[in-house]
Amino acid sequence: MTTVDHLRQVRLGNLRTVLLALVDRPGSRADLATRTGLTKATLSNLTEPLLANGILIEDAATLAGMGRPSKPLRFHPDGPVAVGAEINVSHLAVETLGLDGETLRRHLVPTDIRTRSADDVLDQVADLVRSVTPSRPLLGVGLAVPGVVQEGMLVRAPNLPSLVGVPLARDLGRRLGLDVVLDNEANLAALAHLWPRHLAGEDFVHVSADVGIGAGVVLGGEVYRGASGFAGELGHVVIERNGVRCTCGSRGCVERYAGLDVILKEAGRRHLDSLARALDAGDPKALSAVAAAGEALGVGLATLMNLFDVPTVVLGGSYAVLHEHLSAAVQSEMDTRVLAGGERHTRLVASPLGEFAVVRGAAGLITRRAVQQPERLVA
Amino acid sequence: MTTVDHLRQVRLGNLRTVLLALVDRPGSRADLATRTGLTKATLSNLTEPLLANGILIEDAATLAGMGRPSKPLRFHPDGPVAVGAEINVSHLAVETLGLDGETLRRHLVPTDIRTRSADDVLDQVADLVRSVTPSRPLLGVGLAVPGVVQEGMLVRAPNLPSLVGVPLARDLGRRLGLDVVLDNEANLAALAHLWPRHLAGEDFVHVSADVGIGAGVVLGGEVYRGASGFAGELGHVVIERNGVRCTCGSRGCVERYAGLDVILKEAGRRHLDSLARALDAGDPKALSAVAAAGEALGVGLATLMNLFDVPTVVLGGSYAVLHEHLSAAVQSEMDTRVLAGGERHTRLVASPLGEFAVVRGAAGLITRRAVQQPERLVA
DNA sequence: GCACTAAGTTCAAGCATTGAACGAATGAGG
DNA sequence: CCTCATTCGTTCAATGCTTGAACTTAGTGC
Repeated sequence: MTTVDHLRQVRLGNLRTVLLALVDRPGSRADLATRTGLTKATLSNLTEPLLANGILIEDAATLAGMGRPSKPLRFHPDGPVAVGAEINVSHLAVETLGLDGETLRRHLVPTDIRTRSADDVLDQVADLVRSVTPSRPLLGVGLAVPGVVQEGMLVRAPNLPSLVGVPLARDLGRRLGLDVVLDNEANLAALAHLWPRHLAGEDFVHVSADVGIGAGVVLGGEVYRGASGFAGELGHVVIERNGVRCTCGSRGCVERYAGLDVILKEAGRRHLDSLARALDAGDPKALSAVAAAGEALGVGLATLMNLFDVPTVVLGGSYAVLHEHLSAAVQSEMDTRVLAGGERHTRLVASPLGEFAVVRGAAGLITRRAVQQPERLVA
Repeated sequence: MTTVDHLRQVRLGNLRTVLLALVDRPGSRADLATRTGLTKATLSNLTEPLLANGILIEDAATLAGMGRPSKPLRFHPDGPVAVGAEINVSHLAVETLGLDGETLRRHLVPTDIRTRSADDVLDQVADLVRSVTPSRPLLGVGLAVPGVVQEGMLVRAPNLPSLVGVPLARDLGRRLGLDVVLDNEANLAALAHLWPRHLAGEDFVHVSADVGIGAGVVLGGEVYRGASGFAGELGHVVIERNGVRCTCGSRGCVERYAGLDVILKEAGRRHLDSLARALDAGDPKALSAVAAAGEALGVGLATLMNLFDVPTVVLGGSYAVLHEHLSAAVQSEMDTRVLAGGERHTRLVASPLGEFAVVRGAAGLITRRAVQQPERLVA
């Protein structure tokens, strides 16, 4: 690596800093200079190719106050976008996201994936992606799946066996002629809380439940994936070593006490909506089922906190819907069991992103990469 | 940050690379150039101030083979060293470590710390540090304590209440006129397996038991500490949510089933040595006590592996001594409960470092910092 | 119109690595 | 003893991005 290469790295790093500042909000060169700590000269230099390439656009001068008016820069309204797609057990979803973090279009289609072939599903996903793609350059597609991902393939997915072993990223990429990145839905739901707007502000764990329970752990501003993509498997944290047998072969996994299927069964309900209504109506069976799940989840989360020591837990997915009736039990278990809890309370918050958190994270995977590796944008 | 500053950073980065190569083994400028990927010219340039400052020394030319003989460079035998110190419940220990990773002197003094004042203990630690310091520049002192550390202070230490809240790093630093860095013994034991020689080769968890159970988690070549230093509290991972009450306020913590005190009590022994002898003699009570602890530890470790997804577990401290009679139960629980286990087995190894692992890590904290931030060595 | 203010642009200076050329130190072969 | 081959280590011009100061541009206020 020559010195010249190092200097190019410096330039790319500064480019990233500037783009991150612009994701935060638009601003003139002078404004960006003060926000990034770079000089006005550097900002003129760095933004020039971004304007030439149609990534940024210069707004009309703003006539506010004394001195020469500033011309704010922002992401070009016809600039590149990313699409996120989600394949889940009972639905498909897609969303288009601009570099500025604005959602353009989104779409959710209920369908039972388990009865369909991989090819069939991918055809429909490709159609859905096309249907939400505006006539703007497409950076790539992020694809979310419920299971463990390794090298663009689903290697473990108890609820979607027909997709395991199929090179989903490659196959969808061929259909669309685009770069497709595959990742786990728990990781992507966590990413959606981190990018483009950091909703938690620091390290956090995002927990959600569908059929299984998945945790996306964010450490140092990055989703932590572990050595082989199995990190954050909160569903199989043991809370009773001689407890209920689990499909994974273990016993007493959190999932067997706090999984959505278990909650629904205990509450005598078929769907989340119906459960939510029963809770609001004060149905005792529903309330106790949710409270019991909260206790089990709290024990598992306490263990997680004692190992990861992150300050915040974000309840997402179904847990976000139930959080009003779930949080008390979770918080209570955590308060008694988390060591760090004594000094400064562990923050427990509900996700503000609705059912589109996962697709949003999937699209964010792509826009984030574009901003963090800006060489693709300038070249 | 000016471009000149950036280039200085590049230089420091390269200096670090060169020093890391030299920690691995000595080598001539040409050899180091090929090993680091830098050019001979750069190596001459980088090593010149290190030789001038007495950090490195040039050996006599080696007359091997054709061509101009090379003059190997290595760490100066009178160059700077670091001292590691450990304050534990029943002993004090110190060790001197050179930048090359060679242990120079070590010393262990059994003593019951609980009956003594912090000042008294620190006086003795200072004396011990002086007793193992050779007449060479001293980079600093790493100090290991059994408990949670924040900002140079022990904030939680159930077994050493008299030291909690005392600014140990500052007070020992004043006594010695040196920079003192305080850290948790579990973290430092893990560090000893990572620096100066990486004994595991990749990410790993180091687990050891004294009164409590501590895990040092190494992710990406760094000890993971968490937001407030509480990370890796394996001892308080829950394995039976309605189990035995723990001093921490929770129930069913691993520590209550696999702590050394529990093992000794169940085996009817007073000391680790006596237990080890009983195990070798085939004492059934001792064997079953250790196997039971192994089961509980295995459940806790399985949970840890499902959250962190690291490929290797290193059993250290007392567990290393017991590992022959402990590993089978641990491995068995992990095999049934770790998700990633199916594909590639989780490696379970015993630490090759004996009772000096913690002090070695404490000293390594200092030598490692010196190598990774070489500006202190050149200035 | 003129002074004032702030935005944006121009330009020489500064530095660590590189690669090629060079000097140094030895072994092999005659 | 001399020369050639070989390898080690050193010298030196070229390179490119940010900086800060000076400068230009484009407004406001009186």
